[in-house]
Amino acid sequence: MSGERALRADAERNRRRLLDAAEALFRERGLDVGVAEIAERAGVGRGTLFRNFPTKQDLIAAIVIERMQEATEYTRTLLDAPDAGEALFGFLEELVGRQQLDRCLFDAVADTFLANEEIRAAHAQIVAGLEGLLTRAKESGAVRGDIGAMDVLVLLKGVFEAASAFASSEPGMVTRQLDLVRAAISAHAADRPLRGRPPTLADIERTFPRDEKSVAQTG
Amino acid sequence: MSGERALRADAERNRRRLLDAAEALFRERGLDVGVAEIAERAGVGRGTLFRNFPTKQDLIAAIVIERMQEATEYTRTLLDAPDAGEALFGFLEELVGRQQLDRCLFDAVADTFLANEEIRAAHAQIVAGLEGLLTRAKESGAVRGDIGAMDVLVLLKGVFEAASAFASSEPGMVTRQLDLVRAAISAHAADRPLRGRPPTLADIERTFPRDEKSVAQTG
Amino acid sequence: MSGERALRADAERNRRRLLDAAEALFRERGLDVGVAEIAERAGVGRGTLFRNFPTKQDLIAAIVIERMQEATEYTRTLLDAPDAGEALFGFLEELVGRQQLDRCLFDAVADTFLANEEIRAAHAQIVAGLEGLLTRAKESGAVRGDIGAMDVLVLLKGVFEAASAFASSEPGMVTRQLDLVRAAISAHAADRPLRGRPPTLADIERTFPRDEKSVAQTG
Amino acid sequence: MSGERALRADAERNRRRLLDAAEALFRERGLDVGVAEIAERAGVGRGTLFRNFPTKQDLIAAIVIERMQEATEYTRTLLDAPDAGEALFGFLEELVGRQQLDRCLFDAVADTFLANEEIRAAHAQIVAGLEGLLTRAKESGAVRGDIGAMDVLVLLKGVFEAASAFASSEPGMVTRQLDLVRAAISAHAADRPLRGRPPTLADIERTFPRDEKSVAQTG
DNA sequence: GATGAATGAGTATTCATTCAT
DNA sequence: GATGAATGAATACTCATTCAT
Repeated sequence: MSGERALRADAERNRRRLLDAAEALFRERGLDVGVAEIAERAGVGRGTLFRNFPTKQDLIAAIVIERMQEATEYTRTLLDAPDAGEALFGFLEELVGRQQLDRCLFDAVADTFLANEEIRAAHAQIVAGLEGLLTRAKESGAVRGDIGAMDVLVLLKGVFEAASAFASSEPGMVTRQLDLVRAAISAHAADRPLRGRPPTLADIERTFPRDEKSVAQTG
Repeated sequence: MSGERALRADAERNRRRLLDAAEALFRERGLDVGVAEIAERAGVGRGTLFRNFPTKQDLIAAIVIERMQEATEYTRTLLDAPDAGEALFGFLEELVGRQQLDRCLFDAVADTFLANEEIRAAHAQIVAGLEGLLTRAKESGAVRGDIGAMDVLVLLKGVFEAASAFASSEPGMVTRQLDLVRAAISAHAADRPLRGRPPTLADIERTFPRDEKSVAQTG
Repeated sequence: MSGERALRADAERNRRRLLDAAEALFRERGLDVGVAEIAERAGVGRGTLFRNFPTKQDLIAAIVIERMQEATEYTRTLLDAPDAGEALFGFLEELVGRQQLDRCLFDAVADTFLANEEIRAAHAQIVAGLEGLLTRAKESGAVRGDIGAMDVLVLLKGVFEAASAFASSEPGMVTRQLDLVRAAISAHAADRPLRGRPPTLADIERTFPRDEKSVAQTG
Repeated sequence: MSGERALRADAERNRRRLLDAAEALFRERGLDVGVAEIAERAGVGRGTLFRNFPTKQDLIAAIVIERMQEATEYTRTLLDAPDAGEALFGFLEELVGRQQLDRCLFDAVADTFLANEEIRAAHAQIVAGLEGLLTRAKESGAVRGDIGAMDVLVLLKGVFEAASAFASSEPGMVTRQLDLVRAAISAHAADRPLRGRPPTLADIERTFPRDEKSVAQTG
């Protein structure tokens, strides 16, 4: 038993190293970095990567899911915050501050979305969490009423995508972009209503239709 | 002589076909489409593609520059518009409407920026053009004063990045995102000033330092 | 046009070289030889192999089909032979003498059969050709009546499989095995009839069911 | 001591399980099944497999040798049979009936022959046993005199190789092939003598020359 | 002794680029 | 000038074997 735990510890350490190495390299140079380099950076053999993540896509998905789950958990800690508006804006800042959701990972979501039921689930949770923050912020009058969680997420995704390239050399730019997001969704911006209706999670999921395999594996 | 001109015309036609084929394919399936397919779609041999664009990157750069120049020209036609605010917002809508600047081309800019002096030049022009529209819009009171052209460009890039995935399945989302951009930069959003100072073109260019080769080729 | 023919000639030469190199290596060391070595032996680049045969299986199939077609053609030249029995036995000797059908290629047939409609067709033709020789040999009284083409083919396959290993070191063994085949199917061996009924082509094809893809491709 | 014996029993059980699992998998899907799956099917760890059989080839060789020894023992039980001809033919039928020697194992022999002195020994024994049956069958007038044990073995190998593919879907084919073998070696087929001389065990062994390692290990 | 995690050489295939025709 | 055949470096993945626990 202790033997099993010891072994597990080693394996877990390698898994962690692989996730960290991959995330760092993806962030630095995009999703095209080779698995060989990831394994090298993690200090493990190529086969170990494969043992932990049978496919490069699985590795990417694992990272994305981790980041999403962290974001979801963070929304939970904010549900009881006294100022609902600040909770929402703080959430967005935090995401940026931690650089938890960077460009290439968002790309990955698009690529992997349809093939991975786990990502759909993690995504649905993060949407639900944001929805909670948003509802309270609307009630408190901090945020315009005609906006949905998907609106914010897409806007956020855009900011990250656009700003991530400058994150290291021009950190101030990210802050300004966040301020712009805040201005966009603030209540006092509502004098000019948004066209259309807030997109729903279903709208997004419809864009990435499930494929047979994925459904078969999961359901 | 007429023979030479005829040849030139032929060559020009091939160049045009290649640019069109490449742009269409890039838009449809991303920058990973192979040169073979591009040449085939253009109806020319692979060698011809290479003769016109010594590198795939050169082909991408050529497309990006064309799109940028069109955008720059469009800014010129709007400088005399009666309503400076509407001119600016109309410019943004137009860019989206024409889908002239889609996600993968923005990606391309990031990848190619440092290696291509022509792109830097085209980029500087588009920034200058937007600056012009922006200045007039600020003077007319439509747009907040603490915002710069780069702020808008990054925001815009974000909208494109985020929305491009949904452009076909959820066209309404793009419209809403544009409305959010408008809300963000409108004058009445200025009661909460943006942190930091507007990033300049120099800030952006510093992010992608010139490399020796590029300088050597151009200068 | 002459240019096209010249190019074709080069390409054809490479295709020939690849087929020859592959066949030689397969014969020497089995189907597990790497494509890299095949390309090297053929004196072409790895990509050229791929251009001609998009898949290793395609290369194998091409060789198998060539050998089969040669065998089929040979049956045609023997249909007018004066002595039907000698025509049949001569056919078998010839196959062996030319070493046209060796162990690994028979293996290949089994592996590739279900995925390749062309092989099925070539196989059907060779069966038909042998059937012709066999019918005449039966009528002439040289061969027992209770035997079918598939019986002979399976027997032959066995001889090749078994003897191929010794083909170079013990060529006499192949000859003896052929004599044993002759003894087995000769008319005077018929005093003890074979159990069961002659297997038909359909029996064999039922063993390797067509798969959807293959059917779809061929129509 | 009893502890040591208990361990031995455990080890023996694992060895047995591995041999059985490997044989079953080899029979089902050929020699390319991975050691991982073999270990799993045997219910032991991968390291245990390796402890028992330092090499995959060693595992294969062990199976082949077992099968060969069983066949050798079977020849011994038949030496006293009243009808020498039926004893010989019964031996062949029995081999087929038990499916003891299937295609992939014969392949293995060829691959492993030169590297394994034990296989050479087991092979020599089976040849000797068959030689015994054959001699008696010749004396009894059931079998032609110009045939040797190697002739029969090669013929048999061929039948197995050829028929094994159809063993499940067309069991009758194997029976017919056996009948053909019987016809080939029966005395009444001897009116047309075989060319050449019966190959000897030495002929076969010369085909697979000992290599240095094997000699060093054994002698 | 047993385990299964780690290893890394090896595989088929892809694709931007070159070059003979 | 145009063509498309040839190239070979690069990639994700496999699997027999080793070794820490």
